[in-house]
Amino acid sequence: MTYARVLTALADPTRRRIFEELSERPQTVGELAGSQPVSRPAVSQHLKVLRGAGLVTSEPRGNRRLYLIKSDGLSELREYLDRFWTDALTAYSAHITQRIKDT
Amino acid sequence: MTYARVLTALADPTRRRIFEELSERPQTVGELAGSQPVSRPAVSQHLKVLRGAGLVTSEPRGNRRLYLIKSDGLSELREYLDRFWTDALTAYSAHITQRIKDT
DNA sequence: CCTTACCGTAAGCCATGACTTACGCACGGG
DNA sequence: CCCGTGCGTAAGTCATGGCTTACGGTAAGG
Repeated sequence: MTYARVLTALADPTRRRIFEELSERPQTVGELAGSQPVSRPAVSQHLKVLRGAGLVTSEPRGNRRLYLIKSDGLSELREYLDRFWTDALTAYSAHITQRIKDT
Repeated sequence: MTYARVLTALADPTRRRIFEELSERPQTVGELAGSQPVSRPAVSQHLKVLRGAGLVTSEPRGNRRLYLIKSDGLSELREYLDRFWTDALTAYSAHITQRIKDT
């Protein structure tokens, strides 16, 4: 059921940018806020959602906190999508061949 | 760039239910509205979003209109997720081994 | 220590979007 | 040929959520 959290987490553009930036290298909240057009608390809130979706983890780094991406959320979403993969292919190809037959 | 549309489309629970239901069998708007806790116009609006994301297609069936799922949106999202797959795995495993080494 | 930096949370504001009812249009059946 | 059915769109309402400023708490550094 957590694929729903992953979808809502990645649906927001800002959160997606944060996740993409973390995919290149682990970063602290301050670093992320510096490269994002939103305030630092906003980044914290987004990181909370990303963490709840299993997309990132954090680790204390002295006074700061280092965030890095995690594969759990991605695999969760991937599994969900795979449920439709065969259905979508067969349904759509059947539809195409049907339309070809009509001409 | 259309993976963004796919994410926002599947992020909504009602839209997800509609998509899941269409994955089992093609249906008309009225049929979908009958099995959903929202009104028929709401279903139409959701179908518009799903169509814009490349997740469904429609086909006239006399007086009605038959909707069925399409693989384009799914493959689009899948490609986007694959960009992070290796990064997430390596970053996270590196993080794990680091924590093991610390103990 | 005491101050400074870094972060998370709370409270409040505002825009986006999901839903409803009302309307207009096309197709088929009687 | 008209009436009913099925669908899409418009307009309006209301809640959700993303953003801000303000506050509190913890950890290093002088």
